[in-house]
Amino acid sequence: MFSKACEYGIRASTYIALQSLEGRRVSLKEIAEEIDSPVAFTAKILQQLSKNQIVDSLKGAAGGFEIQRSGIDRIKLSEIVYAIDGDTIYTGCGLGLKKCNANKPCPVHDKFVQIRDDLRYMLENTSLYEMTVGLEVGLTYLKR
Amino acid sequence: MFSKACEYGIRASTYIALQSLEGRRVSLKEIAEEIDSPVAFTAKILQQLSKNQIVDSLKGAAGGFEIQRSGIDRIKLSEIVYAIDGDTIYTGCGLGLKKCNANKPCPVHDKFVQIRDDLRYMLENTSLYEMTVGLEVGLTYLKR
DNA sequence: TTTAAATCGGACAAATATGTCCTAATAAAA
DNA sequence: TTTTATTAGGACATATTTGTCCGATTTAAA
Ligand code: FES
Ligand code: FES
Repeated sequence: MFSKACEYGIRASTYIALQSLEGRRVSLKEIAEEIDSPVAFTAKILQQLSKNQIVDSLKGAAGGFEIQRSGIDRIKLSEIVYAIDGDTIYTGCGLGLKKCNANKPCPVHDKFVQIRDDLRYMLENTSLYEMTVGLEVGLTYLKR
Repeated sequence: MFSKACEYGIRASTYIALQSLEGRRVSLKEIAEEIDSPVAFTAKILQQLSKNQIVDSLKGAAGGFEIQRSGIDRIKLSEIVYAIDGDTIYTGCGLGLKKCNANKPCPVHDKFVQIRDDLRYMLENTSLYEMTVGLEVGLTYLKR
């Protein structure tokens, strides 16, 4: 569904949001540990998320990553997915034709578009805050 | 969503089904041309589909690929996807945890499972025959 | 029986995604 | 001012996916 990079990106953003809610800024090392991802690779992804203004990064000792409270409420999963995987998930054809196109649809177009739109709706309506809710109380997990 | 191999596999199977309905056996070359796919790569995929009894292959001059009428009605997209991409689409976690697991769910589990099950239902209930219906009358396309 | 047209299957090649390493830049603390 | 802890970014390495090539095998037709 999503690339590994995107999966790590969502998990990382969610962990940063969770800690930011407690007022804690977190380091790359801690993030990678808590979401069980390769450290250096996660660094690249966080750079990308920082450039796309999804997370804030601070260099130097006592630096790290954080997300403003306003961001935690505002940022939706769709923005993270878009920053890392682009829009292929929305514009791509299920059978791999150049672009999805209702005027010259592939045989699964109608059915595929329904599912894709459900996915889109879900991503566009799930905020980082919502992602953190179950984590605090141990109902959901970012690693196993 | 699906791998390239899987996309080619579905397009190829659909084209073979379409021609088989007319009693025509088709060659690799013709298939690749009609679905706009790399010939040699398509050959590998057809081998896999043949081993999984999704298409019938006949060697030698006047050989080629075909699907029995009974198969065209019986074979669902889910079988093609399974033969090529396996079951990751059904068992995988949306955020990349080792396996999707309702007992230790990731933060998107509930929403993701809904969409995944819709996709599964769609694949399990779309037959090759259904795929060919729009093609004959120019309502749908396998290439552009 | 020979030739031609086709799939099969293994080895190879290229492209992309995933992941690592090292140095530079930055900023707080000693 | 020096040291230490951190992110930034480029170059490199590895794994996976995608794609190619070619000889072997099969079968129908000449
Ligand atoms: S054309 Fe294939 S999904 Fe729209
Ligand atoms: S655990 Fe992540 S989708 Fe089920």
